[in-house]
Amino acid sequence: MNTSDPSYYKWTQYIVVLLYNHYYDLEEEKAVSIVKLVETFAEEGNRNVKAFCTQEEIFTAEQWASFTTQEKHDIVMNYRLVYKGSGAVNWCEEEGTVLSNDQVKDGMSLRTGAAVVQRPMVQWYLRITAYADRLTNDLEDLDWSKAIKTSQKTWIGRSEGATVYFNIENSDKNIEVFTTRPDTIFGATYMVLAPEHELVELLTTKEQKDEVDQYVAYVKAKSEIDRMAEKKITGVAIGAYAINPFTNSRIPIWIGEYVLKDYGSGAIMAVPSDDERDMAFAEKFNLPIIKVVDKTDFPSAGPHDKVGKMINSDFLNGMEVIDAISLVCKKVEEMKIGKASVNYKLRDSNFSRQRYWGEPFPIAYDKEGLSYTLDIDALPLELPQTDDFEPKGDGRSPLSKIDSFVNMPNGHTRETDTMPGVAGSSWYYLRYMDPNNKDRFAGKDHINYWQNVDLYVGGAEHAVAHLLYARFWHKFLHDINLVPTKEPFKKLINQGMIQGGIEAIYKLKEKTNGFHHFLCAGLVKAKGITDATAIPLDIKFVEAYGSIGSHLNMEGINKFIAWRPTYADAIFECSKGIYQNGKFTSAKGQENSESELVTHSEIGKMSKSKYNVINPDEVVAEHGADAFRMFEMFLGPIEQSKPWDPNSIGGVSKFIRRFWSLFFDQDGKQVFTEEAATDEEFKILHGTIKKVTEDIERFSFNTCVSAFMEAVNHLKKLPSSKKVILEPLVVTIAPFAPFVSEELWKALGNTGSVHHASFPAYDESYLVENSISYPISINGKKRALQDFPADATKEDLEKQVVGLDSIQKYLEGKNIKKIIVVPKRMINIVVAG
RNA sequence: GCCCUGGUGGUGGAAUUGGUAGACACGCAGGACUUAAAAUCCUGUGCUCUCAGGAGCGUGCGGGUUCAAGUCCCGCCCGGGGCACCA
Repeated sequence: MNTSDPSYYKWTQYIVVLLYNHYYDLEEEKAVSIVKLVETFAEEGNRNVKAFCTQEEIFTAEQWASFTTQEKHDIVMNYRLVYKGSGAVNWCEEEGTVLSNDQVKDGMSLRTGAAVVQRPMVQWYLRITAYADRLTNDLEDLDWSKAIKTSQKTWIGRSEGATVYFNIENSDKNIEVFTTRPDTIFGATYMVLAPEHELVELLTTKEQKDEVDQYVAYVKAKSEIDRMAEKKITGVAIGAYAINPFTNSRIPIWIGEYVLKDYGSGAIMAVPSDDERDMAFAEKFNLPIIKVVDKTDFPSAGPHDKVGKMINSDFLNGMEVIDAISLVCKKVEEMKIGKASVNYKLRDSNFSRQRYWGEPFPIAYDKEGLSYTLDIDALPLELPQTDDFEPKGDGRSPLSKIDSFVNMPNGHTRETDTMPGVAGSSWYYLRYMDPNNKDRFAGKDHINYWQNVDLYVGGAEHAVAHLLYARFWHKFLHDINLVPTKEPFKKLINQGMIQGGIEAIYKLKEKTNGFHHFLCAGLVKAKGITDATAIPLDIKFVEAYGSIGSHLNMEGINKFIAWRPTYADAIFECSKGIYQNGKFTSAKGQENSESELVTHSEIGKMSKSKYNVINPDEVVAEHGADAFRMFEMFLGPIEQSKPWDPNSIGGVSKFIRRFWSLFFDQDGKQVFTEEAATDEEFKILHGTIKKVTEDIERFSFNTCVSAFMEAVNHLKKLPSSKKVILEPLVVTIAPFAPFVSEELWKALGNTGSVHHASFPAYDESYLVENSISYPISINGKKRALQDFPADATKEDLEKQVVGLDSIQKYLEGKNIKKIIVVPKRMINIVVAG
């Protein structure tokens, strides 16, 4: 199955059509058809519609009827689960294209080093925020690691509080704020808007205009990342005043970069007494601070802990914080200046890409430019053939250059954005249930039979992306009765990452004499250069990879240049000299030396973007697929990350050869016999089956492998090997070493596949011990080891143990206070004196 | 800063319910076979001391509970990952 195959993405497009044609109904708490919504609009307007949407204006049925087609289209777009909206993207002018966040670092493209700026762009979005509550609440019932659950929870970031509108002096406008602490409203002594807030321009007074313009320009010039990283306290008053609705006092309105335009309403009521950021701001700009919560009873509580008694707050005085919050919410609603509300950190997700490789949107535009979805019969809408995969340069995708694709016979035009990778990956597990179905994304019977995924193994890097989108899509499909389950993945295991060494070279941010300038890691450190960016490169170019001295020689630099032609004439400087345009100029005292550009090395994930992937094919070619597979399991617990260490794969390789040697000698002669097995042999076999059965259940594959090693070591010590032992052992080992076990299965005379043989059950009766070796401790310190019959009673053991020679010497002159016997485990003698 | 993890020999790791710490492997040392090498096999290998029998210490650090703690409790330290001015 391939998500980029039209027979698959037909159904991805189909689901997108469904998303486009549904909205989220907050009363029914599920997705409902847009057709129903439009009917309601025609009957009674949107007054009674409780939907998750960005439509704010209320209209009546009469108004709806009077709207133009375009107006109706725009209003409905505010409800759709897939909708068109505007947002900022990373724009690289030089490349004429949009870049993803991980292709950008320090405001420049990692591929070409060109500048990247934020630029608004109209794109498609998924209204995932509609499902925020359910995505949070339903985490409860999932058998997922706590780490993933908490990271989804914090990513969604639900917080409860209140929306309050503040009137503005001499203006009919008001400012909407969101606060989790409505109780502290008596302490709200000023307001802060995000510098990008739409009211800033309108409200700024003449006197403040210059200062405000300057500040807004300063903020715009900073990238989002810099703005967050610096955490500087900056801001400027805009000259206007708001009225605190509870104290009726005039409070100044400021703008400041610490208020984010995308969270809440992009404006806050600042309560310096109970928020560190507001406090820091107030102190810096000398704004009034009124203490409103008395926390003397809670000395260890921080400003955000909702404990304490209200003070300086009129009718709230003396109340507990929690009660004050609900009372203020009630009061605010009575006064019609706001309401209790919920906010999320989660944003709707950008669903557009301006790239060739992706599913085309099943969406077209009519002659008026209104969007509509294609009929299911018109799907799949296939990606058109082309040789030109470069983006158009104006920010549009390469598809926009293909007239035959863009222009439809009826004069309509097609959407030219493509979908991101998460589109196809959000539902593929459903297709696995019925991969060849031509009429449906998966047959109803199949889905009802398989339900959802019992065990999903995947990397933790998908914690908040893939795993959240898939849950969202699944819930949507559940809402419209296409899947019976609420969640896609019942149990989740995060396998650790096999890490690799990452090699990078430093590049100065500023060009030198117009040339890109690369520096040796040693020089960067020695000179204390901070104005350089580490650019990851292919580990194949690097000499002494994985060691401290990893570096690029001239050949390596040439390979690097061939790989990144932008840097063909760049300067490569190391302590030995300078390499440029194929010429090496050695530094003073370094004559006859060669370039040795030391690279920056660290351990990190293996990733295409870090160019440090170890090719499994090469490992398989050298050691075989079984050894590779078992080695990965043997490295350690599945959930743990560990660096790729090729040294110990030999141990697993050796084990497989030893296992083989139980069947055939070095000349390929069969060595196993049809003889009956001894109790000892059965004990080894059944002990191994038991251990492996139990360890598979708890996903402890590394200990399974060591159980096999122990079994083989043990069997090798015995004089002969028996078919009756080997046969079940081969089946047990088959999931771990599928190829070798298949061959040995055939060698034992079987005809079918070992992978169809049923997994052996173990027989406890072979595992019964006649005698048990007891460790004997004196005061908790192990002093001796002694065999006792397995059926010895507590009393027998207590009596016998004190008579042992090996124990006697420790007891001389001491009083035995107590003897603790844990049957089949250990004996501890407590003495005193 | 907040959240989640983890810390055990030279190394990767094992110890599932409080009950023999270091299974299994790598590495290292020694030996067998071999003209030699590879491969294979055997022995040893936590640290320190040692009269060679053993003794002491030992699971990041400091306390505690217990006959008994890698495991439970309290307080710290360090590494890895995620989120990060979220009002």
